[in-house]
Amino acid sequence: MQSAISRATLGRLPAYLQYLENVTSEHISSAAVARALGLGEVLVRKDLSLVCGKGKPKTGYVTEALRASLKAALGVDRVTPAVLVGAGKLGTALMDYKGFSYYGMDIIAAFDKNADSSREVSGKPVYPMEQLRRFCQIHDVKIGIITVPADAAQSVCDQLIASGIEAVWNFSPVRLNVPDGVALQNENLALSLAHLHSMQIN
Amino acid sequence: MQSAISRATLGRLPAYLQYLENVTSEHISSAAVARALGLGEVLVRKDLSLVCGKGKPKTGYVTEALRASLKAALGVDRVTPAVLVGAGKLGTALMDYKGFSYYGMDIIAAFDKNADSSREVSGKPVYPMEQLRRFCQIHDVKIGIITVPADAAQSVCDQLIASGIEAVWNFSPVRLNVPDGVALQNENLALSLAHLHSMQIN
DNA sequence: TAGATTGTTAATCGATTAACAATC
DNA sequence: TAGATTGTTAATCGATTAACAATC
Repeated sequence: MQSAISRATLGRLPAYLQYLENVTSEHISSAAVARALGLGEVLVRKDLSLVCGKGKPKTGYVTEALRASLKAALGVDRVTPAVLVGAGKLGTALMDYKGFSYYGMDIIAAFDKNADSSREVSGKPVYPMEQLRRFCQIHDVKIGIITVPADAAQSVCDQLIASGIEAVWNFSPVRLNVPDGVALQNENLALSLAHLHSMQIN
Repeated sequence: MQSAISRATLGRLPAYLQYLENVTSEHISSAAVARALGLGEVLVRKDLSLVCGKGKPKTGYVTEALRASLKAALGVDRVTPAVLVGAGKLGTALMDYKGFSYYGMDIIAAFDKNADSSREVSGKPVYPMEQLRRFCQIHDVKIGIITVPADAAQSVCDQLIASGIEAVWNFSPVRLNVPDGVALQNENLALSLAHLHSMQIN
């Protein structure tokens, strides 16, 4: 196995995979992929050379093999469970979001301060916070999604990590502190919109 | 005015502003900002030197003046209207999201294929698609948010641009084509989660 | 063989960091 | 003045692109 795929490359792999899902021909060239996604040919080739074994000169890559390699690199081939904390509007929207399963990801339960035992969203249970730790341990959950208000986010994050979570996806507009070895991705929506706004201005 | 603030710098400005909102002392040093946000001191100084006039050696920056400069650079000082297309779960979650107004952004209406005239979300009207163009022109809306399913996204995007939209925030898992001069920001949630997942693996 | 396409090595570009001079 | 802190110039780093050799 190759040891290090750069973060930048990693970020493009899902796009390659998504594009390839709609390719029916047996072979595909880096040029075709690049054109479809608006990327440089060489960049695509370099990325693909990192995840996939070999493409053949003249013919390109075997579509099916390339798909398989991308799935393996992305960990899509096994379904990974995730939990979500904060079943408010944004949280329930994410629970309802169909796209995750495509990447082998599945939100199997949500947790909320205000959860009565019978609550369900999109067919998924919503439990009280007290059950978070035990649930994550039983189901060996390693991914946690935070959709609580800013003032509760760090506390929730700490509880997730105490429950064995190794990757945190944070939707609260707060910089979270996580120990080394825990992956953190911030999705500050207000910041993204502000960013778009300033792109427009500048 | 300085001509070009890099995209990377621009992306950090909202974080600076957010942090400064909670600073009460009259002056603030680049070192303090850097520590709070986990960035390099010099990086902060370089960013701030681009947006703000001058900090004073020994004392640092005048907090209030720095806030004002950041707001100006981000265009926060005037409230900017935005429209949202696709009032499903994710769309309504965004309409309900409180953080946007903080950055001077306001979703003033939503549009949806299935809109009866009386529908409202978070006190904001939901109109049928037919009224999109006229509404944007009357209210001089320049920012559009797309939260429709993948298969409708490009069509909605085209309609937004035909309505005078200059910046598109796309939540559908599709690469949109926009003409030059239109800012596009993609927020592919499935891709972000996949990215987190693969960070964890690698 | 000739042509197409891959994979790699070197060059470029942009962003970050280090070093340091300027100044309150 | 001495010390702290800014702002800038040069060095580093990482990612992308260009050039080109390898090969089916």
